[in-house]
Amino acid sequence: MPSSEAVIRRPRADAERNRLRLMEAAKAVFTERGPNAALEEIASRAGVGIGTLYRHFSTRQALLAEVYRHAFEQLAEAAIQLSLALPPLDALRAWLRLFVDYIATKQVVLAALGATGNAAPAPASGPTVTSVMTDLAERAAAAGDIVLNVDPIDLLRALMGVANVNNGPGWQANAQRLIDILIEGLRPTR
Amino acid sequence: MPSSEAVIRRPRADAERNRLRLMEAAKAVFTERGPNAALEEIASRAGVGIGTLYRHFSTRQALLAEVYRHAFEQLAEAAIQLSLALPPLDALRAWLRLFVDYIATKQVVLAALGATGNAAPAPASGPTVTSVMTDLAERAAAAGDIVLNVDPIDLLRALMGVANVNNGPGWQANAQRLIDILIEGLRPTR
DNA sequence: CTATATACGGAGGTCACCTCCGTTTATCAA
DNA sequence: TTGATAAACGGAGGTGACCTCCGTATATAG
Repeated sequence: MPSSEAVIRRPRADAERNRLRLMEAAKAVFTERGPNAALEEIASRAGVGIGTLYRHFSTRQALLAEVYRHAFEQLAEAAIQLSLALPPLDALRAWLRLFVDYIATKQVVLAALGATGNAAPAPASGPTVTSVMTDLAERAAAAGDIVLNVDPIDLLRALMGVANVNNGPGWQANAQRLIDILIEGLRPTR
Repeated sequence: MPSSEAVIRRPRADAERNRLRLMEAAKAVFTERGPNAALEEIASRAGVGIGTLYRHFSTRQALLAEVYRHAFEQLAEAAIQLSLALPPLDALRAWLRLFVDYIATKQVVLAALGATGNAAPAPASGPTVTSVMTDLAERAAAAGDIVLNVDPIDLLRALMGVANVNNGPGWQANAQRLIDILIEGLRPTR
């Protein structure tokens, strides 16, 4: 007989397989068609019914978050490496450059970032883009390199603002320049 | 008989009336429901058919642009006044503050700004938000107060980035702070 | 008053979203 | 192996928004 606690079975093999297929299909379709791609196209390209898609990912956001979680985690990883290798201010600057490169290749992320309100879907555990950015900024502040009188995340938002829509070539260079302007603007007055 | 040139009649009175009604309804509905409000609600609130809406404004963008044109023009006006009354850098800073206030009350504009690629729908004639911002920035640069090594419009984009989505209270204060950071960051190194 | 260019309206085709539930299937215990 | 059963599937179909098309209505000019 079943114990008073719900019996835990490991998920069915087909379920797991379909989840993977969906994520692959989603990645391809989002890249091709942008973050508003039709979910039904994703489902059919994955070879499953639309119902299955919704069972696994109850909202578009949830799907986007899963698809880009790896990328987010890499970005967070990089921050740790940079922190170890460089002085605080340089680490911050270098990471912001990565961030811009990142949104350059995955514009889709903007949607994921935007709608959650948080700067990233929280991975099961471990650092988020938000926490990493905050950390880098606070280190630089502690070192006396900058004065932190804004929410660090707003700096990311500013960069995303420049990336957003501005599809004209050169937006990326402009965003990179903005990094330096922002950092210069945060310098303590001497 | 008709001349070889098309005969120009002034628009029918009902057409003009409906256009006005549509714009009023649109303003109300956009304010209430955001920039993705159903166009059919706008039409019905204006007491006209959906076909009439589309005849007057062929896209959502066109409608948004018309509805907010007055506001844009005021913003452009203000720039002129500030230019006359204040030294270049102060004028720039003051105008950016207005810009933030502006997107605070009319978040809807973000959509209008975004999708056109330009920072504003061009009024029939006269200055646009883009031209005004560029002008203010160039004056400040000419006075030697700032070094202009980005597209001035990108500064607006950065501010919009902070405004965007960030509905948590306090975003407006953060955006105002960002203005100072940006300006400080543009200062010539001395 | 009439002719006609102009404007109106909304029915209906299209498309995407999302839910619901009858059917299928993987898993487990016997 | 073989049921029994929980888990998962799939897609039909309701909903809502977009936008076009064209038969009908009407303001205007002469």
